[in-house]
Amino acid sequence: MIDFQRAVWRLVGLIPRGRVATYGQIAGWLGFPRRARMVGRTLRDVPRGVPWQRVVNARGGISLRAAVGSMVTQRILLEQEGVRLRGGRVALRRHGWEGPAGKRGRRSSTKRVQATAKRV
DNA sequence: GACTTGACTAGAC
DNA sequence: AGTCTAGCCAAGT
Repeated sequence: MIDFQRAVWRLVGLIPRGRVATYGQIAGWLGFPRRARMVGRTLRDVPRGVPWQRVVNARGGISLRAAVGSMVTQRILLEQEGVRLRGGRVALRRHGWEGPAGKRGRRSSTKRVQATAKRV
């Protein structure tokens, strides 16, 4: 899809402060369950203003290569928002976003997050 | 146009 | 719990 890129940016922009989403979740919510890599690639050219730091891998870890040095940046940004990283990863059970569907009602459950990001 | 390279992941050992 | 493998697919060589 041509708008995949913009869709990703828009969705990432909806992630609430203090929460995080995984690459796989974002891809899935957009209707492309197996394009987690594309999400990451898209975030590489993310526009200013989009909270890219709220996107982490399935284990709640930061996937940036050390070469970029942004790995540290992402951690700092997240901690400034109140998202702590224990052992290099975020506790998705607690900070994982329920997804855009959460805006329309569903509460109380982070099982959706668990589904994509097991072993928390 | 073939081949490599990832801001990924689920599943199999 | 650590590694490997197979899908994934846009970009860069």
